[in-house]
Amino acid sequence: MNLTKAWDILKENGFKETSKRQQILELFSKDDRYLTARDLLDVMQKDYPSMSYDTVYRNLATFVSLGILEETELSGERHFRMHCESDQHHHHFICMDCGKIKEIPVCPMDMLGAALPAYEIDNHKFEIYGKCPECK
Amino acid sequence: MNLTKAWDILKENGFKETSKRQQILELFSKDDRYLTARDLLDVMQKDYPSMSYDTVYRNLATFVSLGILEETELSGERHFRMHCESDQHHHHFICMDCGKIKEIPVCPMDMLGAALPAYEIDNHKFEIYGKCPECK
DNA sequence: ATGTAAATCGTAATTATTATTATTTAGAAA
DNA sequence: TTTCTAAATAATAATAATTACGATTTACAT
Repeated sequence: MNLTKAWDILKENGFKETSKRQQILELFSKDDRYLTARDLLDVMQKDYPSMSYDTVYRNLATFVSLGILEETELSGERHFRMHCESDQHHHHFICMDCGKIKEIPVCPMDMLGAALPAYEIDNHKFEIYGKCPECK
Repeated sequence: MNLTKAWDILKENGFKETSKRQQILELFSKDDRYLTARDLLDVMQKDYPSMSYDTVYRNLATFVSLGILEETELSGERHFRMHCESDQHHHHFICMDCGKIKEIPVCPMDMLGAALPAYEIDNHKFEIYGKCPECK
């Protein structure tokens, strides 16, 4: 997901092009790892002191709902990162040190297709946690 | 996990047998689904009005660290339930209506054994969410 | 029975998140 | 370009989950 693509999505959905959104998206573009709302706010407020909680949380929610960002829960906190490019369904290895991810093309649901016939399956989560080669 | 087993573990680790622990464990034994700390506190305070936040959260943390309870994050909230009996590693289908679970004996890590040689794998999570036959 | 560390209670503090209101701004329309 | 209006934002307050603290009580070893 690059900036142009993100703005296309925002425009398609009638959202305005604001400097704060630009700043947030630029940060996520440059720094492709999982960040908490607090991480984001701390970094942003260095360069742009007037950035409020409301703006951060509201835009994070907007971006997630539009598929620009993806969200997961790590160590009890919500984390966000740019949604990856690849179209195919996949999962993630997540480095618990630096937050970087590696795509895992395998999906375990493929192997349990009809294993739960009486159940309604709405969603699933498969994540692998550890240390990436750089942090190991 | 039954009450006797839970108490064995607590005793082995030098924890005292208190009435509050008994009350909490009995509730989880009877009601084998995922509950939030708040759910627990609300139910407990009906029968035992003097049950403080501190006691609930402290014991939940203790029980999780000893493997008596297991914990997961559902809809943005921490949930707890009795750790299941079965010794073999497994995963869960979780009903998002009633919180009941179904064991999934398959583990996706089996199929990615050596797929990430340069990475240190510390943990993983695989959960399936939806509605159980009763709630569907 | 007694002593002591652990556990609990009642409450306060902390932290993440959401909500509110006044003000500002992007983008459309005149 | 100027003006208008809904959307976005800032500043702050409110809410909710969780953790922390000091005083008191309790389990259990001696």
